Amino acid sequence: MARSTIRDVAAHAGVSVATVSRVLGGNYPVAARTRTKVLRAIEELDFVANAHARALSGSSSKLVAIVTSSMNAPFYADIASGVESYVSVEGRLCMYVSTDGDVGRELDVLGLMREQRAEAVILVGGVAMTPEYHDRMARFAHGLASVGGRLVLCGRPSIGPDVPAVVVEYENEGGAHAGTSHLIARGHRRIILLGGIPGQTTGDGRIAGYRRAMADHGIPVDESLMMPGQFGRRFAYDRVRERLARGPADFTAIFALDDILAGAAMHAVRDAGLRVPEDVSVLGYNDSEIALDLYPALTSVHIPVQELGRTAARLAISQRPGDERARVMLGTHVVVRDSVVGPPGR
Amino acid sequence: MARSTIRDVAAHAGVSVATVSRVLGGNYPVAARTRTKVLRAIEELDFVANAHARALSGSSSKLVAIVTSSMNAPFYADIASGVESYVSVEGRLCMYVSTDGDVGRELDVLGLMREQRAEAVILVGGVAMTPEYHDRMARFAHGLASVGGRLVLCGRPSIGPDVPAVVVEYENEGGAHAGTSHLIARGHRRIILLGGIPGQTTGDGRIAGYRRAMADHGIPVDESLMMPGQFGRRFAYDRVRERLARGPADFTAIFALDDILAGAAMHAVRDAGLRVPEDVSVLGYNDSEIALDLYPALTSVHIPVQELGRTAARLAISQRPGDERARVMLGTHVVVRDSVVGPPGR
DNA sequence: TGAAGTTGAGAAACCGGTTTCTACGCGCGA
DNA sequence: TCGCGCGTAGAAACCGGTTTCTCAACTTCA
Repeated sequence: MARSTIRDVAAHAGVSVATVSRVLGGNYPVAARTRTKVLRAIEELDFVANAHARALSGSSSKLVAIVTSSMNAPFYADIASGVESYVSVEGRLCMYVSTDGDVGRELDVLGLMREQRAEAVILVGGVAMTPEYHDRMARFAHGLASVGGRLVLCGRPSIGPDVPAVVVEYENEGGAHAGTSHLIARGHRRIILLGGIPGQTTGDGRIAGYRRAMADHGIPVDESLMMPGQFGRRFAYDRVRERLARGPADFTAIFALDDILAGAAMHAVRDAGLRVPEDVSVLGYNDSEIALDLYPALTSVHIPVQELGRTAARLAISQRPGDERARVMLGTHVVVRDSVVGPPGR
Repeated sequence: MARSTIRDVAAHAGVSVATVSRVLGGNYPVAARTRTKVLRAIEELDFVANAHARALSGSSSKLVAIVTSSMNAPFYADIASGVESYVSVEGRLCMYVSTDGDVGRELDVLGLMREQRAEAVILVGGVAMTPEYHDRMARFAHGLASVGGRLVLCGRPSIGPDVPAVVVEYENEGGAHAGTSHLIARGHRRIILLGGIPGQTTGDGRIAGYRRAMADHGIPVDESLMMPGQFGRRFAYDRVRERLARGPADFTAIFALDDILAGAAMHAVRDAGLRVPEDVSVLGYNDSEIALDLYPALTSVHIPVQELGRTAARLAISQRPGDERARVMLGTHVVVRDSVVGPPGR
């Protein structure tokens, strides 16, 4: 069964290629009898149009790309899922690519998307805001715009007013403020801040939110309770174990900057012979699915991931001209479950 | 900044389009001076080749698609990640699409991939082996083959010798046999089998493995301990709670057919006032990352997801002619952690 | 009955690359 | 000096669709 072209179909049906194309497109009047002939020929030859040829002449590729640093992380998976569901309903194809957090690979990927004449590229996740990054993004945004594409930044801050990019963010600083305030309201004063990468936008924002909440309540920050560094199970477990090995617990709560860290912290607390939440309360961030699976179920700062994805997708393929410079900020809030109670002795 | 074409570059550099194409391709000798001129012109015009035009003439689209029922599930995410990393190193683009488990949408997606002239389509996940499914897949496999593509089935059984598709599977029956045997070896006799969708290949295979292991050890299967139905946190929790509400535990272990179910089962056991693993041992399936986050860390049947993905990708873009009818079966094994001990009173 | 309007369909240009075929200039051996 | 091979580069065909332009046939109305 050889691949058949639109010319084969035309010959088989005894019409011209233009007519076949019109039947395919459905945007030009074709007599019912002719249409039937053409459709039968398509059926008999098992003809499928070539998307590349179509994109080449039609100039619209119907392709939206989403780029994250990792495909395994549930946080990114949820956003990608939101993007994909929206985009596919709109008749586009979604290309989900990851970069392993490698800057070189990110550049390669962006180049490929320009080659594909992607309708939009959605870039997801926190990042270090260096001048190099800024330059790179500005250049890419212009390059993409020059071939008719649009850049969408999702969960990372705007690049500047002169750059053609739309932005969907969520509250990092605000979410951490709300989370910390939640712990303070339950009576906690000595709260470990665990994880997050200093210098990256997400980590910095959350750390700032923690500090602001403490200041708002007039609680001085004990710098020895600040334990940033990275996102990672091992890191969180080791830091908490070390802290507890040095002597009796001098804190009553842990605010972990994502749910994986929170899970690891709970392990460490229990392996040290203490209970969660009776001896130590634990608060997570992201409110990913794992929050429900941990025991006790994890109280966590909720990020509206699905909405983040859908909003990014909507902005990506929106036709309205006003949207080009849009900037959307989504709110976060604390989802209360079982891992946070008052401090012991109250 | 208008989009520039290869003809603009040629004019700017004072050469022919053929020469520019040769510089781009790098597969034909071009004098060093000429190449330099062309490269400078490309730089100055910020030229990026159009992938569609290239695919149209070159006839190879360099595009591999992976299709799963959901993007959120860690199991699929891991496989997709394995595929993507392999495929991108080989210079291809990876298109990750999900169908929400909707058969109609799966058909749509497969049609789109044929339009894209995808080099390969990787279809992931268990499925109900109905005659309709068989027909549909056979037709699609032939259709894809007719435009030069290849169908790869990943984690679902072969479709028949007459269909051009390669298969990468993992041991469902064998893994469940190993898991059940592990529990029996620790002294368990009354083991709940929790979850899995009867009629789908993955669920059926695992249930068969359970039964065979019980038979091998001469233990009659108490049908009231068989609790299949679906995959889902809520389902697992409710079933275990109900069972424990009816009276004292008449089982000493739970074999959950995935790790999410195992997590939910542990919740139910504890909420009923029993301990894990002292009173009830719990065994999971998949060995997904969550197994490490649960407390106690979950003993689980390991599926080599990354290898599954990489193998699927390798078969998808392999050049060797012998591989067209390949069928690979990957092994599974039990990863021992802390959620399984002997039954109480031993 | 003839002029104007409407409907349906074909011919050909075009999208932006790759590749084949052709041709030119030059060094070299006969 | 002639003819041959080799290294470069250009002209043009081609990939498979879409779309514009053109035109024939059939209505409709005066």
